[in-house]
Amino acid sequence: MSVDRDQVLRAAAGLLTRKPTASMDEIAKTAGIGRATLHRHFSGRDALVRALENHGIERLGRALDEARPEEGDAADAVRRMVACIEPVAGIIAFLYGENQLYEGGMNEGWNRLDARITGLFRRGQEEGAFRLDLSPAWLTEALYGLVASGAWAVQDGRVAARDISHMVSELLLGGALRRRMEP
Amino acid sequence: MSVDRDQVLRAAAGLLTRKPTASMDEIAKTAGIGRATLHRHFSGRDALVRALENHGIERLGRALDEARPEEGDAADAVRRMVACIEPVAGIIAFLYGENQLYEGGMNEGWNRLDARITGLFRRGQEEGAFRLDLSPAWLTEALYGLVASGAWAVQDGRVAARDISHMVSELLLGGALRRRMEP
DNA sequence: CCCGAATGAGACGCCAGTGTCTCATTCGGG
DNA sequence: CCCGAATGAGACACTGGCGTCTCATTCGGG
Repeated sequence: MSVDRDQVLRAAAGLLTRKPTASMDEIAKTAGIGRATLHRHFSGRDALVRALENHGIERLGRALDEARPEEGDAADAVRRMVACIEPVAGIIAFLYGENQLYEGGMNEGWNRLDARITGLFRRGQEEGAFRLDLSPAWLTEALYGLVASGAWAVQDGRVAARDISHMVSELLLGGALRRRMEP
Repeated sequence: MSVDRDQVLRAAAGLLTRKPTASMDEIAKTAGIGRATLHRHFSGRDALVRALENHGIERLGRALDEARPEEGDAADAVRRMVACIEPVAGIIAFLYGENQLYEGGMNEGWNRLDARITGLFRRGQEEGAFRLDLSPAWLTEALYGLVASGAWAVQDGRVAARDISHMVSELLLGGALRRRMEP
């Protein structure tokens, strides 16, 4: 019988990404368990959201580990990073939206991951690969925004799922302009 | 005495952008009126949000009129568009987030504006200014995402307000890479 | 100056969602 | 096979927010 905590978290993440206002009852139903059982594992909605944060942070952290943003050409590192992040895009979209809400500062784990991503963009600037007029903080912010936009666009069928990694990384790196046209 | 409906809408937009879950009471207080008066002007929360949508759509529409996206060089048109949109960024961020929520299709007026923006990107592609591997729909989506990210980043003090227009349009058009480095 | 319209404050009733509890049922290891 | 642990369904009280209403007050045009 024993409920798989991770499976519940994944179901909750999937639902809350699409519908941030879903009730505990809906979350329980989605996870295929009873509301009482949900409460036995997460003392309340806040606890669930916090666990979800940790779950997302852990998955994002593992994605970053896999992407190795500290290694090799910075642009390639960004491409790897986006590709590795993509499976977690839904959770990131949820957490990113959530972070706008709770004014009381973010999770420390999140800050650590944030610093890692910002570091990649800074490295790219120092190595001369990235332009200097776009700050690492803004590039990081833009990455989150694009990943979240991509997740939503895919969810609503406005963009094909298999294209999204390419769409995000190419736009982030190269922008909309055709290269030949530029000075 | 007579309450200024537009002033109320602007106050509500400002608050709801920062705190989408704000109660009717908070909205009324922020607008400097009583909750009863708020209910006299907007029959309920739904009506308020709908009015806010129309308000945002109208302002975005006027911003687009001012930007004249149909005229001149496509890249310059994008820059003009972002610059003109920037004062409405907060409202766009709110509506963009809201649109993820209400699954029941979007407002028609919004679709019209959306088509106008998508049309600019399509024109840019046809004129050879924009690359073809990023679809107009995705570029439009990315524009919303970047504008929203920018609004939040400014609100949280992570990016300076006066830089944001440049940050958004330059990233959207040129990406993070330094041009000289590219083939 | 005066009267009517609009406002602000507050009191309801109502409802959805939450958190807690109970109890019958089911699963699974010993 | 059997017993304990875990589950699901539901009842219950409680809370926050919503929408309606009343009433005293205030504003402003005639």
